[in-house]
Order: sequence, then structure tokens, then C-alpha cells
Amino acid sequence: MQNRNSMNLTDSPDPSGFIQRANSLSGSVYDAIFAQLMSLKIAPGSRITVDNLVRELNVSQTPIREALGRLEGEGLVVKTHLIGYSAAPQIARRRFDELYQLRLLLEPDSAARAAAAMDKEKLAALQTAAGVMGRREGTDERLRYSTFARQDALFHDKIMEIAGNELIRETLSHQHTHFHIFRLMFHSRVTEEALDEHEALLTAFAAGDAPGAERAMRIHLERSRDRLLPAFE
Amino acid sequence: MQNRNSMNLTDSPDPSGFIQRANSLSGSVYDAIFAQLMSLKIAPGSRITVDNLVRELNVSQTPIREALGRLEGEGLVVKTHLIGYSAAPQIARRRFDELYQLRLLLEPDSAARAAAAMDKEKLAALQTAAGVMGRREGTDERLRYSTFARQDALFHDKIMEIAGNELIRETLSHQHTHFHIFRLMFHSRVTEEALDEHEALLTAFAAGDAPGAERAMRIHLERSRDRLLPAFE
DNA sequence: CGATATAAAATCCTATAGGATATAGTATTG
DNA sequence: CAATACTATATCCTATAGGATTTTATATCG
Repeated sequence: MQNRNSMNLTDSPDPSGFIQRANSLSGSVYDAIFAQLMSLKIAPGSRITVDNLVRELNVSQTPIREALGRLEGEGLVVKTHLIGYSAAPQIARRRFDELYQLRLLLEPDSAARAAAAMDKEKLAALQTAAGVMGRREGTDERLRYSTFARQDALFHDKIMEIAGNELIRETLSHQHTHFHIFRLMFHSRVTEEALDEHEALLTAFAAGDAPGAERAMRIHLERSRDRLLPAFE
Repeated sequence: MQNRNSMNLTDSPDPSGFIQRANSLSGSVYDAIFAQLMSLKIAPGSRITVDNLVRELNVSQTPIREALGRLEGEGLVVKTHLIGYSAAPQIARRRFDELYQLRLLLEPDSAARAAAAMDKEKLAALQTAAGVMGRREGTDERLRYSTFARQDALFHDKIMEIAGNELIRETLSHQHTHFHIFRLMFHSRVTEEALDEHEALLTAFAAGDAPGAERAMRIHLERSRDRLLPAFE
């Protein structure tokens, strides 16, 4: 490997006191491909050729294949023997419906748990996360929605974190990755409705109102689904 | 590659009429490692060395690294830079609790959906799956429980299939992989209780009784959890 | 001009090699 | 004898190479 990039070694120990390990090439390649998938530079369903990545990233085939294997395990790319890798296809209507059914089973219950576990600090963090979404910066519509979608995901993820079940949080976070790509392709106007729905959630959380939080989350998800459904027509 | 194994090419087209592709080496390596994880030949947390697999499977490093990358993406192995791969650790009490919380959110609702969608053919398939579990063959206690656990998983998976949300089915199936390893390590007597609980489910399904199926599933999961909890003491 | 055949180019897939790092074993010191 | 230093071995990681397969471009035929 002729690449002379500086090592990613930092002297700052992580919280446990250990020295942080340098990143592997395959890890960095994974990050690069992941970012390209998230930004639609690699479009859903499109071919991902190893040799192109060799040229583009200036590393050998080996870490690339390893990173693609990992992305395959995560469902973000698809591999066909002798043909190669391609980005996972865009989610179809059926998967969209299934996703919202899953979310409607998991997120209202988690919102109720979050409300029950709420304290001042957590509430402040949620309010900050929600407040950031109201800011409209930049003129590029798509970029603004992209930012909005990312912040929306962070807001929801924070709720899941407060609810306290890491497995559910990870499950939804993983699904969010796929969903994010979908949203980017079919961006729509940032709407005041979502923000209002988030406010209703925050109100329930502030009151420690578990049933209210559950109801508000359910309504939010149902409306979010209905806002996005036109993408399939 | 000096391996002269015959190609896994079959002339029988799949249902769609396409000719089936030969398996890749990396795919076969994936299957082999997966099987070793599932059978505890590779114990949770233990090292997985590429060079050992090279010798054991008689293939080069490349497909092995690719397969391990995929297993990493699925969470079944863990990679540490410069140290290598190891099997994912055994699930801890906390993850166990989280898993049952997830199951209790998803499976009763799915049982109700399955009951609503029930017909004679599906019911017969479920009865077959449940009936197989009552058979006790062999003298090796651990193997018998292993078989029981696998059949139990198939029974639950069938219910999820009938319920009709493939995303939920996949999510639970993926969690089942981790759970299976746990169960194998902490096997307990096959108990009549689980079978009785399955019977209660079948009764509700036969009656197309969605609320009853939901209740029966909830009770079954709670008792299953309580049967397994001693493993953490 | 469309269909078919052939050739060329691109890509896939795997093996091999070698330097870097971690681990295990052995020797030395106090 | 425990701690430290040194050496040897094993393993990790990545680059490179080459054969096999697929895709693309070109030529030929009817």
C-alpha cells in the first residue's frame, strides 16, 4: 500500500482510559461507502464496482471487499455472485407500510416509557433537538430537507435512548438508515405539521404524561406516514 | 485456488425460471462460519483467526475476510483492528430483558394478525410445526434441547409469516440467531409447559380468535422468559 | 437495418506474498 | 521467584497478480 496518509491515532484516551486504536483501512472504506449511500452519490439499486472504488479511494481491493461484505451484512448493499455488488433497492410501498407498522408498535410504547423516565436534563436535550429543527438555513430545498430529516431522526433516537431499551433503539436506528435514503429521494416541503407534532410530544414529556406521550407519538407517526405516501404514486 | 470441489451449479431453475448461480467461495465460507457459530463450535466471545480458517477450510484469506465482514455487519462477530475477529459475546441479562420486551411488543400483535388471517392450510402447517416439538428422539439431552429450540423458533417464525409483516419477521429472525446461541449454552429440560402454551396458541388460531391469540402469545413469552431467567444466576 | 457472432475491455473472484503488529516463549536481572 | 527485556512465532492487514466471467463494442450476415 503506497498510501502515506497519516494514521488516525489520537493521544486522547477514551472515557475508559484506553488509548484509541487507529482506524483500519477497511473501516475507513466502510465509512466512505456508507457516506456515499447516505448522500445518494451511490443511488439505490445502482452498481458498485470494486475496481472503481480502488481507483477512487486509492486503496487495494482487499479492504474494499471486506467493507462491502459488512455493508451486505447490514442490508445496505446486495451481492450477486460473479456480477458484484449493488446498492440495496429503494424501499417499496410494502416495506414502507411494514416499517410504519413496526414503528407504530415500538415507538408509542417507547414514548410512554420515555415520559415515565423524564427529568429536567433529558427534557432539555429533547427540546434542544426539537428546536434545532425549526431553523431554516440555506436555500437549497433538498439540502434543507436532508438536514430536517437527519434532525428528525436524532429527535426520535433521543426519545428511544431515554426510553431505555437499547435493542429497540438499535433496531429502529438500523431501519432509519434505509428510510433516510428513501426520504432523500422523495423530499417534500418541510412542513409545520411535523414540528407541531413534536411540540405535542414535548408537552407530554414535560408533564411526564406517559399515555399522552404514547398517543402523541402514534398520531405523529400516522401523519408522517400519510405525508410520505404520495411518493409511491 | 487448488480446491477442485465440484461447482454447486444445478440445472433446476428456481421458481422464477432463472438458472441458479453457482455459490461463491465467500458465500460458502459464510455458511461454514455461521454453522460453527450456531453449533457453538466457535463459542461466544472466542477468537476467530483467519489463518486457522484458511487451514481448516482450505481456501485463501480473501473469501474468509469477506465472509467475516458480512458476519460483522450482521452483528454475529466483532472485529477489533489489528487484533482480529471474535464471536459476538453471549447476551447479557440486560439484552435478554430488552429482547423479551421487544418480543412482547411485536409477537402478541402479530399473533392476533395471524389469527385474523388464519385458514385451514396455515393452521395445518402450524399444527405440524407444533406437533413435531412433542417428539423426543435421542438420548443426548443437549441435542434434544437444541432440536426443541430450533423447532420452537420455526413455530414462532411460521406465526410471523402468517401475520404478514416481513420486516417484523426478519427483525425477530435476526434476533433469534443471537438468542439461539444463548439457549444452546444454557439448555434446560424440555418442559411440558411450553408445549401446553403452544396448544393454547393453536386453539386460538383454530378459532380465528385474535384477542385470544394475542393473550396466549403474551403469556407464552412471559413464561418462556421466566423459564430462562435462572441462566443469569 | 436488425440479428447474430466475435473480439476486446471491464470486472469479479481468489490466491499469494510480504510488511506490520500482537502474542507467546525464553532469558536475564534484582 | 517475580518482574523485565528480548526473541521467536503467529496473526493481521493490505497490495498485487492472474485466471474466469460478464459486459460492451465491433464485425458480419441475411
